[in-house]
Amino acid sequence: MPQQTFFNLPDEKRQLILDLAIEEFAQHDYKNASISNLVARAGIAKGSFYQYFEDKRDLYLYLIQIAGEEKKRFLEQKSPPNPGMHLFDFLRWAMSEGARFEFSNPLLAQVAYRALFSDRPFGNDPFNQLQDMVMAYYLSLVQLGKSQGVIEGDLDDSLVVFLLSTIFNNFGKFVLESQKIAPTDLASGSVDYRSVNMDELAGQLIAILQRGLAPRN
Amino acid sequence: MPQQTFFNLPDEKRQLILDLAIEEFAQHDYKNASISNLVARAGIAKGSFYQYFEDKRDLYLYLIQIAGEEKKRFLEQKSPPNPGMHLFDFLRWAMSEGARFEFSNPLLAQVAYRALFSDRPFGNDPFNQLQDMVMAYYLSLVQLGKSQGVIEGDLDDSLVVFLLSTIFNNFGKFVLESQKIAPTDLASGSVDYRSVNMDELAGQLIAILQRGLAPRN
DNA sequence: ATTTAATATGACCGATCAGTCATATGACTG
DNA sequence: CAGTCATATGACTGATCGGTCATATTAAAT
Repeated sequence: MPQQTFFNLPDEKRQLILDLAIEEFAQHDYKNASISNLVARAGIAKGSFYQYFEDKRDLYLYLIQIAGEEKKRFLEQKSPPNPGMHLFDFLRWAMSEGARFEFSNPLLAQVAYRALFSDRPFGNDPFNQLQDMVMAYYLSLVQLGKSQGVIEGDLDDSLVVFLLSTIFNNFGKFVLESQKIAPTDLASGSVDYRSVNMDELAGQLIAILQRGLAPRN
Repeated sequence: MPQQTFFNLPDEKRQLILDLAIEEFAQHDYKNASISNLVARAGIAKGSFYQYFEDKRDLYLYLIQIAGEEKKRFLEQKSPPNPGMHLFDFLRWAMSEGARFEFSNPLLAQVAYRALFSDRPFGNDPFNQLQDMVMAYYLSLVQLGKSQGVIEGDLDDSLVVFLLSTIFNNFGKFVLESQKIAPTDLASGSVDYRSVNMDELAGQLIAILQRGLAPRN
């Protein structure tokens, strides 16, 4: 956690430092993110940075924490799902809103994506625990689906967890990328990015999963 | 490409350098992979390395090329699929054999994985082209599926490409992880990958996709 | 034995990095 | 004013990096 000094800073300056830090850690992985570059861009002295943060790791973990809090805040501000909701209705909601979060906070989401799926600068301990919790949550969803009779019971639990988590983790990037360019659409020319509707895409994707996972008759 | 000097080396020494290089670039991304560390481990002088390779990039691109050639060789040595094969039979074959390649060449596969999906050290130009070609190939498969009547025609092409490519790109890592096999164990040859039954998992996954993508009645 | 060419070597260079610290600045207190 | 304390500063350190180069070694050819 940052030192008190950091929180005593004028809001504007503090936010500038955070914004530039998020940009730095979004563009580079932990080891390649440069504190020297950050302080130069923020217009503060190296020494000042180390009055605000214990070290590079301190800043990084703080950014991860912010990302988690921001996503939580974002999802809670949306109409949260009914606990008794059907599994695939919940998944559709989570997929849409998760992607919407990546749209509204692309850099912060990128920092979190790196931390969760690519970049493990400190051993495996701190983040693997989080990762295990996420996987356990997916597992509980799969088991819920089986008990609701909407997922075929013979399917391997961990395989379905893999399928769901992989799709969910990358759906946001897919929508983002399909907005900038449509690399796959070589045949029919460019796509009108304004027309991209992520509820429609999430709906199609969930429908595919729902049919694919449905119990066989 | 390496200099002729590199190919004049005794086979054993040349292979040692390549093996250690693959390990280095499997464990670290391009920028963090250390030539200093490589030459120290290989027991050669820094200057010798730069007689073999123009620079770090030269080695890296050579490794990527090797990875492509090895995978091609691996797949061709297996009974190749019938061109008229049903789409999902082909996908099942590609998924199983792709994962098997990751089992038999875990470090090389990791280098390639990084290059294709995480690490873009040189602009976007050289690898985005390759990536676009891969995506175009997936797109052709999707269109084949639609023409074969095994993929619902109303589904968004790029969405299905995303679904298939994401699952295929990560299936190998899932199988590796679900067997709780560390990549280092595989590299040491202590695991017989042929005993792992990934056909069952690939079969379940393809069945899910096949049902999910099937035309709606 | 002598010359020539190929290869091996590691000290060295400039750049960059995370992190430190003595010192300076400024703001508030008495 | 003087004294105190939080904050700001950037030159500096030691480490590591990719890459270079003059020199040494070895092998081949004459």
